[in-house]
Amino acid sequence: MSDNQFKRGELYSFITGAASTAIARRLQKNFKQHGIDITIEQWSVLYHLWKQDGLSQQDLCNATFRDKPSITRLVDNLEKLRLVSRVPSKEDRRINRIYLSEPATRLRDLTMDLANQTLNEALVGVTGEEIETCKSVLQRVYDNLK
Amino acid sequence: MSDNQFKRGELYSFITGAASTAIARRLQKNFKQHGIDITIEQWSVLYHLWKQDGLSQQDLCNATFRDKPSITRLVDNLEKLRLVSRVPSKEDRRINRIYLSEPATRLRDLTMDLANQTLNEALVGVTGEEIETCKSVLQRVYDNLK
DNA sequence: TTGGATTAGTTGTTTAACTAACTATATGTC
DNA sequence: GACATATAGTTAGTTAAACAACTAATCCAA
Repeated sequence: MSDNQFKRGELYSFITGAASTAIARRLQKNFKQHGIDITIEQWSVLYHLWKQDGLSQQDLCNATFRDKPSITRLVDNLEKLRLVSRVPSKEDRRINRIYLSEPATRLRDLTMDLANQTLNEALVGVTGEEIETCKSVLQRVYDNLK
Repeated sequence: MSDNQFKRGELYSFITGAASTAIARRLQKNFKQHGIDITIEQWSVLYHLWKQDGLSQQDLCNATFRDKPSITRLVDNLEKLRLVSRVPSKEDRRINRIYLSEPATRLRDLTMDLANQTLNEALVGVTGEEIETCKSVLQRVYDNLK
């Protein structure tokens, strides 16, 4: 490395993910203040089911960047909360399809509004162009390593 | 919000931190392959002690964006590994100063090299300018919310 | 058709994060 | 000096992440 582009510590935030942690924490707090008792991780699963209900656990792994045991346990906890249910697929009996309950469907609009508000708060003073650059960089970082 | 700058889901990766998670996971794997048996979280504490030895636990909270219980337990585990030791401050007996052991000091160069390599891998195809933008955005996001 | 490889999901174990409630020391004000 | 307040750190409890090892169903190829 003749000219080390990435000096020590400079990119520490890439490794720690401090910014995304801060957003997640704030969103969690906003949920709590509105009496919504789910974790951000649980919300992130519901989020993808709101886009498309009946995904398999493997689909949820891909969508949320989590491994299979993590999804197994998140679905366990969402089932305990009666927000989703596992339905074994008839076509392929290895597969569980995950379906939203009616209460989960009702959570959608409020939590989406809170998520948008939180992102707007987080991105005060950031231009649309900067956001695009940032998203693109994060995507390439992810692709480089996955 | 007449023109919602941040459409639903567009910035989802900011919340999930998929990119930083991927970097952390890769770095962890690289550590393992070199027989270095510490977690990324433990490394992130050592990292700040390498910059300045003898920080208090509160200093480490601020530096690593973690809360106090998290640091208590990370220091517990680092003590078990004989990588650091707690030394109660004489001036203020509420404070523990955390000092690196000799083996911890020896981990420094190798792990730093691996971290730099990992970041270089992660940032293939990303220009220096894009990195600067990204860092700056992540910093502002963090500052907006902290 | 059978036997190996792949895929979907679960379980066990360790480490870590967050909240809340706690102890102990220090500070500052009347 | 005494009391309220703030600061540093710990403990307890729940949830989640990463890894390894596992079961069960499916696919595929000889």
